[in-house]
Amino acid sequence: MQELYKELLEKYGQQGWWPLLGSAPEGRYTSYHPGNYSLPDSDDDRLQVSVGAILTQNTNWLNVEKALHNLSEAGALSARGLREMKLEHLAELIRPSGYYNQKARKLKIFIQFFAGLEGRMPDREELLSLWGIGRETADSILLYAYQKSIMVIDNYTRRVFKAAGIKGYDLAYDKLRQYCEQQMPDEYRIMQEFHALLVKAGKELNK
DNA sequence: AGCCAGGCTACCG
DNA sequence: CGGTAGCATGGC
Repeated sequence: MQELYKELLEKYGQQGWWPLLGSAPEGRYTSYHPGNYSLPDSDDDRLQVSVGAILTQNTNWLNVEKALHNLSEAGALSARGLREMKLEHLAELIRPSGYYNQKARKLKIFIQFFAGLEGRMPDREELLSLWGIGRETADSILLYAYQKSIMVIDNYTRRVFKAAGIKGYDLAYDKLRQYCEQQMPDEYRIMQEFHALLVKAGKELNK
């Protein structure tokens, strides 16, 4: 598995996940920051990553960018702004990301939880207890918003593992996650890069 | 012009 | 436990 990581890194280079709003290169709302593992470095940016993780559930990132942009313009990408936004208005803003009624509800539930954290890192079980936060979303939040070394398993992960001949690609989520964490160094920078590379590679693989 | 996207919940057997 | 319908938009 470390071999696969090295190959992907050589082939594609550092990915600079998780994308954040701001100083967008041509035509995009979010930008990447390859080689900079110190982000996010503010509470609002941790919130932004978490919101993005919820919005991207089974959804193309380009659609998520539009929704994030709308939220930002409406001042709803801060804990306070998001909390004060009416549910119906929120749903309208995130419409481009699809499943907007469900996701608006998920964001409302999440923001209440987030405010209660007062800056500390949530634990996995807390996240999983929230309606709308499943395993992949919880792990994405922990890995990319809080720099916790944990493997995120998604469809691309399984797809690339399968193509690379890595046994266990079809294990249950937590089994595969633990297997990966056991194979890889316990280092959030590598976990972030590996997952981002798997997505990159997975996109070039036909289903 | 379909097919698909950085899933989750509810419910079934 | 594993399997599946429903949720919804926009890009390609």
